[in-house]
Amino acid sequence: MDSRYILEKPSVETRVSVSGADFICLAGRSVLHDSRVPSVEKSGPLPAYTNGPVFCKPVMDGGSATAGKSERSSPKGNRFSPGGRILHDMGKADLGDQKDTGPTGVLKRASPTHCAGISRQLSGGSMHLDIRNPWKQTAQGQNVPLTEIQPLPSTHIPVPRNRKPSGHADKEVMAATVLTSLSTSPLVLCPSSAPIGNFAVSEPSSRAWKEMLSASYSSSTSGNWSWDASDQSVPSTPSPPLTNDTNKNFLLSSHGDDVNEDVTESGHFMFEDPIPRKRKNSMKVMFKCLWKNCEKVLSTSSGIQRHIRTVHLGRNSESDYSDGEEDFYYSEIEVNMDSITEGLSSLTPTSPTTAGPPPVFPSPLTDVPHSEHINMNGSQSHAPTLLSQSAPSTLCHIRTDHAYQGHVTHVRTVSIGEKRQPATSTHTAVNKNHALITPAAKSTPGTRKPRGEAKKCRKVYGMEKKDMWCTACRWKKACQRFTD
DNA sequence: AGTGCCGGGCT
DNA sequence: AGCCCGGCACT
Repeated sequence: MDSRYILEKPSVETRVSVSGADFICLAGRSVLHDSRVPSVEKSGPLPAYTNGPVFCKPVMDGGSATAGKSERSSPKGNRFSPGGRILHDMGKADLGDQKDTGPTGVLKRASPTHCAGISRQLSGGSMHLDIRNPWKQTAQGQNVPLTEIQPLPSTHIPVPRNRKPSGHADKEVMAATVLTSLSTSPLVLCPSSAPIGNFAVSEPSSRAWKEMLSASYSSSTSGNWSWDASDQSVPSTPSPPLTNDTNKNFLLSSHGDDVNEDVTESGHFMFEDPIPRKRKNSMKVMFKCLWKNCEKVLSTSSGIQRHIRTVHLGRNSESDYSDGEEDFYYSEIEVNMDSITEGLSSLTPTSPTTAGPPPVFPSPLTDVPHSEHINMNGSQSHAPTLLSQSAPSTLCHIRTDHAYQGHVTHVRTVSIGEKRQPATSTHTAVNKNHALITPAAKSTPGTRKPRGEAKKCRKVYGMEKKDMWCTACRWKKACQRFTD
């Protein structure tokens, strides 16, 4: 098949052969701006970035590129059924002998939902959030704005009854995650320049995949750090990092086992690849719930699936059973950790070298006034982007309010107008750093940091409600609740 | 004048 | 470490 760049061919359909099943990836025309985006089939490493949405649709082995069309015009008119049905059917047909086919999740990863998130964008320093789900279309093939799509009741979504539940699904998810990660880290993939289409059946590669998958899977069973725009909560986060290392710290310190998963993943890649590298732009794949009015974003697919399963589908949260239906309700998004970090770094003026993540991420993910640091491509205007919506007036962060009290951490959810603070432990460290830095600043009089514009506790609560002030304000220290 | 918070002292 | 406050910078 043609391995030209998408730019050269508006409707590039890239067939990826995995375990005997073919996947056709369609590159959206609207995003055909980056000639750096090679088709997946191109021999050699996967593209580090696929600029713009890449729509993937699974087709049966031997199926034609037009399969998608016929699928979409499914007489059932279920806008989800085409891709999903085919996908699942394929899963049954082709995944019968999973031990030989390698990571079955790879196949699943190629599901439309996932592929939608493969899109990446290289806009400098900007966070890319592409929550487009190409499969959310009407039976007539018309695109429908996500916001207009009412998630169908689970009972309306045809799901193969004999799907293998729980663990298996998670494996698939993990495999999908790995695939996504690989697509992000080109060098990690096929160091031997094995054609993508063959790597699934290549013995060494297959084994490596299995190992990675098993390890990744075993390390990610629960605890997904997340922030949920819908409930206005944001994970508590450590101080913002300035370096990638700090980014990692950010993740580690703020996301517990989720972090482990992330670390595990990257760790595998690190081991697999002798050449140290960092993800360009420090892009991190997140999973966004597409359920209407739900902006839940999780770091792992299993997490988002669990979220959807328990919150939206009303299934038993205790059960890991998954019929894959959740796949339809979330998509991947790319989060530029660097951007987040940048935004976060400004969170704590006195901690220029502290660590933190996203959100990013995170945690250090967001600082309300600094949301502009994170540009979400694709939804420039509204769209509750991860961070852009964290306006002071609507912000609700989990934070520690008494950093000055050291270990006496007291986490609480703060409402309206309160900014998220870094985790207490980290923050304490920050203060220490600040203490160390202060003397130097002292030597240069006149460098006193400008007063922040944010209202502080005094202004917000007034003297009469001094008991509501943050500890720092009460002690006439730099306000920790309304940071600049 | 009001506010933010550094620096330092006290417990 | 927690707490408090004088005093300065800034608005």
